[in-house]
Amino acid sequence: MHMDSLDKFDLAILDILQKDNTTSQKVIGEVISLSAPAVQRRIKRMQKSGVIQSNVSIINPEKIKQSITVIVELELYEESLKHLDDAKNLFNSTPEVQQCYYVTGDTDYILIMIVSSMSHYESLTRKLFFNNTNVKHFKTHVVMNRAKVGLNVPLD
Amino acid sequence: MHMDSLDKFDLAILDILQKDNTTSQKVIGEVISLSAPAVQRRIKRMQKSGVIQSNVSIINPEKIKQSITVIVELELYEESLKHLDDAKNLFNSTPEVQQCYYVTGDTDYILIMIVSSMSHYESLTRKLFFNNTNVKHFKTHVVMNRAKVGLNVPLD
DNA sequence: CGTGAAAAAGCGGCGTC
DNA sequence: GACGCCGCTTTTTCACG
Repeated sequence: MHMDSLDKFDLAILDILQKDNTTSQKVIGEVISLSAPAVQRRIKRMQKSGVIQSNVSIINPEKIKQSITVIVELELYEESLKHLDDAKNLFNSTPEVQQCYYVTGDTDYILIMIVSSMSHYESLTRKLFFNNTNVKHFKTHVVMNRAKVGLNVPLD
Repeated sequence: MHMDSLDKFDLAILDILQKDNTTSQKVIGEVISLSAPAVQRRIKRMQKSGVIQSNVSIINPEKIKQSITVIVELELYEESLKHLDDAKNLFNSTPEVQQCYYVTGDTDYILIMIVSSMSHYESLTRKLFFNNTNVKHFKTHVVMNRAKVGLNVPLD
């Protein structure tokens, strides 16, 4: 949970990798004036410490098939730790749930889901929300356009 | 915008890459029973066609420094194409805006932002929302916990 | 599509500061 | 501790069949 004091080299490396992680260690080294092995050591360290969570290809859902993105606001009855954890585990184990945020305010959870059809979504609401006695209310936003994706963290 | 008819090999490759794009073409080939160059040709084709949008490292914001994730619901006055495009371009050019979704219903846009502090967020609201005559109303959710990240598209 | 060779990248040890 | 240098191994890339 603690931050392992990233210096300006580390931040520069992250800035490159979060935009394009296929950039070779050699050119990264040229950009930040460091040798390729030094870059490699820093990347490995940040992977181990969890600063770099994963390396993935981002896929355009629109190009795949019938795929609909929906954003769901969730309100629970009880905010006890157990119920929050149950909800979290349920969402984590549901592949259609892409992202899950626990937020402050009247809304408790915000989910971003990708489903193949609205009937698919409807059956999921049954499983996740209607059959969940702790769900007080949920509101669905259907995404018409995903204008921006990146998970880039601003690094200054 | 059209889908370039992805066969089961393509989908299997995407399924691997969206979880870990450091997987070598050789092991991908072994999994789906194809040679490494064949895997590479398919990857290149999907990159060119836009199915694969980008290749990135995902960074844990909590490990970086003071970083706060907020989710904003936006309601506009006018939903004319010009105004929607203006808004879209504004959000696209703002680095703090991580993700931007145009949605149906009373809410028009949902933004996911990462800011270094609440005062940082406050100054952004001025620039993006208060100084924007087309913004009717916005609602802020502060993220306490990012329980799930992936941008994985379910592939069946 | 697969094979195989050449080029590039990743990886690890070792000496230095 | 971190750096750079130098080989070795793996991966990527691109010919050709």
